[in-house]
Amino acid sequence: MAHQYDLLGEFNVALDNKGRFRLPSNLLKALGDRDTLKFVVNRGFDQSLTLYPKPVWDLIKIQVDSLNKFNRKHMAFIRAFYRGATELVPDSADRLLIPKRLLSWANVDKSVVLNAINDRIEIWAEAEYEEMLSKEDVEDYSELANEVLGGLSLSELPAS
Amino acid sequence: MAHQYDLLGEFNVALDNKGRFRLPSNLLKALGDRDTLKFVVNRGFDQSLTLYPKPVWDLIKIQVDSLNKFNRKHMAFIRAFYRGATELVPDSADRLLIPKRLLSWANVDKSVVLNAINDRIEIWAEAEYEEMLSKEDVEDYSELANEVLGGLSLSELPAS
DNA sequence: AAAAAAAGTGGGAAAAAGTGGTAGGATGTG
DNA sequence: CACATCCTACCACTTTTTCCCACTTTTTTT
Repeated sequence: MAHQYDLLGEFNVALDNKGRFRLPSNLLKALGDRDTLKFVVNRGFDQSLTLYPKPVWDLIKIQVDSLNKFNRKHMAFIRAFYRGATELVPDSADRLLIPKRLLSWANVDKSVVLNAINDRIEIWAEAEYEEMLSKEDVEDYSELANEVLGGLSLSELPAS
Repeated sequence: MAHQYDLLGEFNVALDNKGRFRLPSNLLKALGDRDTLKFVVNRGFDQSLTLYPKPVWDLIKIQVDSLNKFNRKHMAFIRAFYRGATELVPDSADRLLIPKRLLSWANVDKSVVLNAINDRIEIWAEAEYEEMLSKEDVEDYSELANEVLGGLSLSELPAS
């Protein structure tokens, strides 16, 4: 794989009056060379936005584009995947300007929570994020946990 | 397995005015080489935080990252697993700085209780810890013991 | 087409947060 | 009891972040 990311961390960042925010320095370090840094943002699950480093996006895009566009279901997925996707380039001060349409879709006002997950970064309105965290027990993950983490010894199960 | 931990002990540690605390020397000894020591901290059970030695975290993470991130349920599981996870590196005096977001989520003020459990360390606000200890009743334990330890002779435990 | 408004870009100073170190008190041990 | 270690509370320094302001470009309006 050309690019390997290991993004991690949860950050509270403020938007300035133009709707920009600075990428936290921890993430910048993990993202590699600043001069060639590009992203694609997208609508994600649960009213959050997803920010992909360009190389990650490209990889996913290849897979999505290979779907059969004459299959109605596939075509619907392709549309959902692309909906709102926008390429972003950090400015000279490592700030990102997220399109207003996406911000308002995600109910973002003055600040956001960045939630880094391996190779991508979720962008949440604070209120939405808190709500997501608090409804942990709405879904039952036990089956999934078994499936995914089953092979590991009991003592290694994550707290969830 | 590459890393085997045997962490044990309950410690009361104070936070300095920057929110840092020193790792007790007992734990440091059990954690191995100080120069390569890294952790990941996470939201855990019952308003407590969980501190994983990096190798422990990595092991679990590999499994979780293999899930399909375009499946809503899987993605929700991934989030439930990450829950604000942040990498921590002890400073030159073996202190850890826990992100404020996590501290306030766990209702931590000036001091914490560290509860070492095998390969991970729980971080509690003192008040939460006392409350947890007092409200865990015997019924819960007996049920859980049955589930987890099944055949073992725990039948002496008081019935519900 | 000119003027006005909005959106986008760049930069910098002040404030906040993070890092490193040390001194002194507490604790434990031989 | 003396010594060593561990822990805590500070202090000083560096880096990062936040909050502005000013300028350019694009879009809209008249």
